[in-house]
Amino acid sequence: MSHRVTALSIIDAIVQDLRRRIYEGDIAQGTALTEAEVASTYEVARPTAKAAIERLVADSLLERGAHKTARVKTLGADSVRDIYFARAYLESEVVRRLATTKSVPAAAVHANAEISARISLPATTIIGPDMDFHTALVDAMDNTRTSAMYRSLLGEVRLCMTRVQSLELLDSAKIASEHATILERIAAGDPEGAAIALDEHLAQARELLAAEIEQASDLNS
Amino acid sequence: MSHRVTALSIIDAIVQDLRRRIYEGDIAQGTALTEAEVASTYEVARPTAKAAIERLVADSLLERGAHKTARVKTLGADSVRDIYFARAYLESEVVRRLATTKSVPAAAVHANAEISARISLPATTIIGPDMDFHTALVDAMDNTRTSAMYRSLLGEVRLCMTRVQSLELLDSAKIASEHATILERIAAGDPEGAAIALDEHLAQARELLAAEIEQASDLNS
DNA sequence: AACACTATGATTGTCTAGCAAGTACACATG
DNA sequence: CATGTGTACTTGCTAGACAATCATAGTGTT
Repeated sequence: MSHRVTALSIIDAIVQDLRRRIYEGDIAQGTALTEAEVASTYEVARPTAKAAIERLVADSLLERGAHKTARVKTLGADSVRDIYFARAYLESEVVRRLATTKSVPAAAVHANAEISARISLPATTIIGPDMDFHTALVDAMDNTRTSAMYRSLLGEVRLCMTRVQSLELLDSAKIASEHATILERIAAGDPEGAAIALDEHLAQARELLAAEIEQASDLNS
Repeated sequence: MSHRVTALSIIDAIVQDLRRRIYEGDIAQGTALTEAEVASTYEVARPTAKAAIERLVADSLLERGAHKTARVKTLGADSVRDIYFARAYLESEVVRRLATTKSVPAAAVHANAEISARISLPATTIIGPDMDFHTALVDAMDNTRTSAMYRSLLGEVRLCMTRVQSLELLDSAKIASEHATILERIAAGDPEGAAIALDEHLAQARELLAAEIEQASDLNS
């Protein structure tokens, strides 16, 4: 256990809280966030709020044009596909390389056990462990930049999730078994097989999410 | 040709100029950049300079801790390896997928022709076309997020380049032929072969650069 | 009634000014 | 030599202000 104390700057604290609220759906997608508004809710000066907003824009959680109010990014079906393809490119190469050295990340095994343990619980409870599983794979490469890139992708994935209410389209048992397959092929030293298993796993999630979002946006039109 | 006029914000303009100067080695690595200094050189207020610096920190061209002066990031040999491994993960998957559809990006062919045309010129003149070649491969996937991630990596690669003075370690002819091999294997529909060729190509560049930088830092100690 | 133009309000971009808090480095002290 | 202290420099944040820009509603014209 590390005992490091983190002295958050005010801006950092605001960024963290806004991020959390966006992820939790507390601030809905498409919501406008003016600088003055943020400043008053957190009781800080406008430049401080501005800095926080700009950082979230850099994280691509918010978007805004020049002189226009920042809005929480709304992810369409095409964005979801873009994100998931990017994930697939990164992760399939990762599992390929892990398979060539037959190194199964312990953290991934643990995360998948967590998923199996929650099969009878509501589907939303496996979102965390699911992300942990995939993060563990990428982090096992021990490459700072790859991990950082992947984390920024996962941020957007989390944003997708909040848009999908009926998360019952997630079949916990199926996900756990697909993960297990990937790990087995890594252990077996089968790069191609592992990459294919991962690709199919992500492809299914991708199309489920994309379809769900397309349907949701049809209702609003 | 696009005739788009770019209404740059002041901050954007400063960011652009600072980035250019850093890439060109005009501002050496390790140089301290105080907010007041930047503000006075560009004749803007300190908050404006601050914002520019913060954006470059987000781009990881500068680094700074709380209450400490921002410095131009100095890339050590280990960072270079980290960057090049990340490149390899991304790009080898890219060429694999391109090979499965046998789609050879025209822009990549063009960029490599440019390299061949400059074999007799100084080695530094191929840096641009070389980056264009690799960018063309990634962009051919038509995935915004992957392209964005790759571009941020290339920014750091460019930073490495400025550290390596004796760029004569680049053999233009060899690079052009390695690129050609990659393209051939893509055209032949040989994913594994293309990925291997690319991996070796980047591995060589990686070790040349890393060795050069290790040597340079030994001299300074 | 439909359309173009204008005027108003809201919002952002940038500035000035300044205080508080933290860091770094030289200096003095034990 | 190690430890404290102090001063100068730098950053974090605030307050308030003004111009430029965008959105919207209202006005006038056809």
